[in-house]
Amino acid sequence: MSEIDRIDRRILDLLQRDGRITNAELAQRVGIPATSMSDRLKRLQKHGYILGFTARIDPHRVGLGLLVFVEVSLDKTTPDAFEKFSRAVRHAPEILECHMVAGGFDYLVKARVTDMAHYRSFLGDVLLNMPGVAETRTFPVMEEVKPDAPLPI
Amino acid sequence: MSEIDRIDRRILDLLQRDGRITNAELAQRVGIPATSMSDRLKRLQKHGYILGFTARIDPHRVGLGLLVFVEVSLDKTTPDAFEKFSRAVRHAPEILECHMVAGGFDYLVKARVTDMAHYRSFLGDVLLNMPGVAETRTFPVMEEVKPDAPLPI
DNA sequence: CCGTTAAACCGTATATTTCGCGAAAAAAGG
DNA sequence: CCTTTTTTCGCGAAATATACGGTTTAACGG
Repeated sequence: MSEIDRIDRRILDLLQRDGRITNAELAQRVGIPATSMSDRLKRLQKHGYILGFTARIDPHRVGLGLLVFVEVSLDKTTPDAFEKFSRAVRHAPEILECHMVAGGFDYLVKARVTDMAHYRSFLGDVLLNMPGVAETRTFPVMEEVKPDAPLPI
Repeated sequence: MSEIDRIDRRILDLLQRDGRITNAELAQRVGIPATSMSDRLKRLQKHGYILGFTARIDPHRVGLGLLVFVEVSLDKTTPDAFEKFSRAVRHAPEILECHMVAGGFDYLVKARVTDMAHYRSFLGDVLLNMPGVAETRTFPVMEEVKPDAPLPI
C-alpha cells in the first residue's frame, strides 16, 4: 500500500509551489490523463501525503509586522506540565509554531504580533501566565532571510 | 487604494484554512455574488495580500522526519558577511526558514532532514561551510506541538 | 502456473466552476 | 449637483472537475 512513485513526487512538488494549479494543467505537466490525476490526487490526500491546501498571506499587510522567537523553559514540578503547557499554546492565536526541543531549553515558540508594544503585553498577559513557565528568552526577528521554503521533494 | 474591509479579512481567513475552496463556495460563505468574489480575489492578489497558494505536505511521509533548529553566529570580519551568508542559505534546500534575530546570536535556521545521520552531514558539509559561520548550536525537535497555525486575521 | 481479488488506469459524459463582458450602482472629487 | 472613476454584479460561453464503468496491471495463495 501507500507506495509513492516518481510521478507522485512530482505532483507534490508542483502542488507545493502552486496549490491552485488546475487538475488539467497538473496532468499535462507530468504527462498523464486528467482523470488519472484526479485519482492520484484523491489517493495522496486519503493516504495523508497532502494534509490540505492554504493561501499564503502576507503578515505585514494584515498588521502582523513583528515576528518573534521565544525560548521557553518549564519548571517540571508536576508530571503533566508538558501536557498543560501544550494545551495553552494551542489556544494562543499569536503562536504560529511551537516545538519541544532537546538542548538548553524546553520549547521554541514562534509568534507574530503587530509591534513591540503588542509583544510586551502578549509576553506578560499570555506567555508568562501559561502553566509551568519558568523562564523565557526573546529573539525579535530583524530580517526574514528565508520566510518559508517548500519541502525538498 | 488598498483598503481592506471586514469581508476581505473573512476571505483571507477562509482561504488560509482551505486554499482550494471554490470561488462559488467562498462567495456563498461571506454572502456576496460569485462574480464579486472573483474581483476581490484578483484584487487581494494584485495588492499583495495573498502571496500565493500551496499544498501542505506531510514531511514525515516524504522522508523528512527530523526537524532541527540551529542558532548560528557569524564572525563579522567583512562588511558583506550577512549578504554572503544569506545567499548561501537561500540555495540550501534543507533550510526551510532562516531569520536574522536580535539577541545572543545572529541567525535562527529551521531545517528538515531525514534523520540524525543526514543532519550530521548537512551540518558538516553545508552549514559549517557557509561563509562567515563561526559557531552553531543545534536543537533537534522532539515533538511538534503546534506545527503551523494560520495567521490570526 | 493459474485463478482470484484488489488496486490503478483512463475515456466518456455530465455537472460544476470560472471568467470576460457590459450594465448598474456607488464613491470620489470638484 | 454633475462628472469621473471605481466597485458591484448578472449573464452566458468556455474551461474544469469528477462520477461512472470498462480495461489493465499487480499481488497473493494455492
